[in-house]
Amino acid sequence: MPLASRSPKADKTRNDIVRAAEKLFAEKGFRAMTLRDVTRQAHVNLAAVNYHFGSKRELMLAVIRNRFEPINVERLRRLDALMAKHLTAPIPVAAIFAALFGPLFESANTEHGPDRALMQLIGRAITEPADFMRSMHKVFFNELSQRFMAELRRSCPQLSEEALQYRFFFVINTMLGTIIEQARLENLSGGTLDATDFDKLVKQLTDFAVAGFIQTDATP
Amino acid sequence: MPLASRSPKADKTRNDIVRAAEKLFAEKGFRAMTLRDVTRQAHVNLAAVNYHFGSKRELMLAVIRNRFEPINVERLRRLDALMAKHLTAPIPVAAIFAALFGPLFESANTEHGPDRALMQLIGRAITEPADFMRSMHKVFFNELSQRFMAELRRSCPQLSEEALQYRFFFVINTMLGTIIEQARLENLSGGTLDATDFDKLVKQLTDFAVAGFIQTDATP
DNA sequence: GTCTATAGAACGATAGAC
DNA sequence: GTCTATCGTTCTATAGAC
Repeated sequence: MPLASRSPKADKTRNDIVRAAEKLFAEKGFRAMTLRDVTRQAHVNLAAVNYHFGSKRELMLAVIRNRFEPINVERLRRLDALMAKHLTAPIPVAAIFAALFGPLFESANTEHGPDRALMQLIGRAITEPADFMRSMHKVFFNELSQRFMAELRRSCPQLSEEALQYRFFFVINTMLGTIIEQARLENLSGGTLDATDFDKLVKQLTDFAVAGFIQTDATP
Repeated sequence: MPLASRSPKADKTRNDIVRAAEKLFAEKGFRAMTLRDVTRQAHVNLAAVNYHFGSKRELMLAVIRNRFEPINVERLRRLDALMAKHLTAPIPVAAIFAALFGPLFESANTEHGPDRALMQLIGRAITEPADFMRSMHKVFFNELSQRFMAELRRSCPQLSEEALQYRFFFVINTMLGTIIEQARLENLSGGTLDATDFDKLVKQLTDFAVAGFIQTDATP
């Protein structure tokens, strides 16, 4: 593993490998993504993976970090912007959820159309059995959730701590489940709904999450 | 693959294999679950898998069918009971969701404590890349969702077809996400919430889903 | 930095004795 | 039905030429 590989050629090879690995991991999962697949798709030699990353595992960490980190940075940036805008006043719940959902779904909605690989990637990263991946996700997720829950606590003082925790848990699960199962939206609707319309999806998702989060009593 | 293996000895071997395969698949996923692992855990010979199931793939189908089928049968049984009870009157949305969530979470709540392997199994079955598993899940899921959506349509005539489909999609995703991520509930709450309290979890989940499903407008 | 070649291990599946 | 033994394949990782 090179400590300082900064030649343009090496960076291109590195990036090609990461991109190919992301695509194949999203499609197949960690075990089924073989280094032979990756190097064939990246048009590099099999040995290049171990030269640049040391192992399949280190390559996988690079893939995850490459995608998760920018999304979470942007989420916290938007939350900070909301706090700066509202000062000590409580932030609307819908705005907090928009900061949480937006960067994720926008990352999956490129100018070249929806990036299904990314949505699958994030979904798969959650369920992947390997311990090193689960612990990495925990690091990413814990910091983020504590920051968002603190703001939700301020915005919804009427909620008990228990209700707050359960409902934030459900909101996260709805978001994650929607990413994982997103491809099934068209299936479910018999083809009438457009799974690539991210703006509408996020709008509907936010409405759903807000209603579930702030509800005060059960209804018929 | 024996066409009629009904000896007690063979049944025990078969069941031991299915049980071991379920546990290992839940922990590791399809690719990482090796037949050597399975037969070692089941205390049977490696060749027994191919004798009883023909292939690793057929074994996996048996594992999934063994768990999914009873849960879905019970879901539809409860939905039928609700229809018989309410006749032509609309069924309360909360009751419909209880029929959808109940059998799943009850299956995971045995008398010997929570069956984390089952919850992981179902979560993993959803994200597993293998095509034969995705198509199997589709068969199970489509029939079920059409039945439940038909009743929700009757109970919520005020909802547009589009809203109905989006929201049912989110409800399913919340349920699935909650199963997959269930182990993280304690983590999220810093240990104050008890992830093994299924009654409370299902109650909270149902309230959340109902509120999100029937909401009429966005709120601050 | 990138290649060829290959070591070394693990896999699914099967043949054939009992 | 269950065993041992093994075939043929595929994998990660590495050694060494260029």
